[in-house]
Amino acid sequence: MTRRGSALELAVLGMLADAPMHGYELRKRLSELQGRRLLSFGSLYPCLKALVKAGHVTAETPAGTGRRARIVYQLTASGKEHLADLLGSADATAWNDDTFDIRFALFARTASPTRVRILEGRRSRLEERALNLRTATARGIQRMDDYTSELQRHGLESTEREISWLTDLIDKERLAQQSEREQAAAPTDPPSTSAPSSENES
Amino acid sequence: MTRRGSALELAVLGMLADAPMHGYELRKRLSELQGRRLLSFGSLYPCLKALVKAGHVTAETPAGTGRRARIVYQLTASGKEHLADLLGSADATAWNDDTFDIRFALFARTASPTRVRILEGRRSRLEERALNLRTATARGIQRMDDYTSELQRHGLESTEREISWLTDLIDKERLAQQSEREQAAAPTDPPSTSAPSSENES
DNA sequence: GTTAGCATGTAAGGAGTTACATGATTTT
DNA sequence: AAAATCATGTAACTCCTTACATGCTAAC
Repeated sequence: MTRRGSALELAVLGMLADAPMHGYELRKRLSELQGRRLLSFGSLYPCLKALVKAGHVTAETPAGTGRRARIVYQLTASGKEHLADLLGSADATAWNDDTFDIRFALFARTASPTRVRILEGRRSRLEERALNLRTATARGIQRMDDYTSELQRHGLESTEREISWLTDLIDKERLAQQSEREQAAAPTDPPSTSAPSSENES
Repeated sequence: MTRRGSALELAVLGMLADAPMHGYELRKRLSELQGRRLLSFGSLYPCLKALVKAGHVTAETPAGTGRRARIVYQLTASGKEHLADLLGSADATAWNDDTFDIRFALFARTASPTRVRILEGRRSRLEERALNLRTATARGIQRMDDYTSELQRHGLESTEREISWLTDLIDKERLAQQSEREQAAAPTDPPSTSAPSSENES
């Protein structure tokens, strides 16, 4: 049950939750999600096969459509459950460079508190990276050539930019949560202003 | 000869070209180059071992220094040659997301025409990605939720920013090449005014 | 009727991680 | 002397890619 999910497995389940598809198209959609280069078939098909074996998707071959096999993959109930399970978790893998993008792309199916946890986790990872870059720059002033320091400068700038992107998203998410709560609780309740903007855990 | 060079191998050779070092420190420097998280020992030591076996580095244990083994790795003549060889090449791997950073960090040891080729290769890869993102956005207007389109928007913005960073670097590199050529050719030659007056430099 | 492109798959291997194992040195 | 940190190393495993192999359909 809920066996470990690689980023790819999650991505496939997420795509199939939108609509049943055959592998070739799945690959196209997957790579246009980000600008990423095409996923190899050597990854995709074994992954689909494993999902079928696990009972998370069914592989149907529509009869007599012409056009060769074109196996259409579709989520099962168990697959939907598994996907919901994966989307509910917010462990460190969710803000791991390679996984974050797909997690974000599936935010529409993710609960708001989980969204916030993922965004914050990602942000704190990037903050750690920014710190590393700053101390490296400070420490290495003497022994660094222009290109190395330019690389670090640019890396720091990109990182900081992404941090502020995340901060905006987190704020928006919080606001949306709050107005939702207000609507649910009491339409005339004034906002309590106390939200203490906690640290993020390491 | 000059057997295949993974990004890691190149990085290690590049670091050791600066100064002999032991593995533990190598790891630290390697990861502060970018903000990357620490390279695992399970990668580093086998790589060093392979380089020793290939004759590109020597592993010396300075006697009686205290402090346990602390094997100091140092480039051999063959290693320097191999490094020069790797730095001279500008094949597609040089602008592969994961390799570009280390290639860039070693630009001080790279010939200027090679630098330009790498920067251009990287840029054209990013342009391809930007194109993919734009067409995906245009095509998917109907069936995309807010988060997916926000991801693509942000990805496109970052990509465009990096493209213009690269463009600036390419221009600078070209200008430097040109003034070098002018100096070599005729010291009294007036500047030909054709210089396309790139964006303002930082 | 042969080439080009769609579509699915398998086998081998590369590159790196985690987890484990060991030992020396410094700190508490 | 126990604990933390420095330092090196190995084994198993994951995830993905490349290269190969197959067959069907559409176009020339």
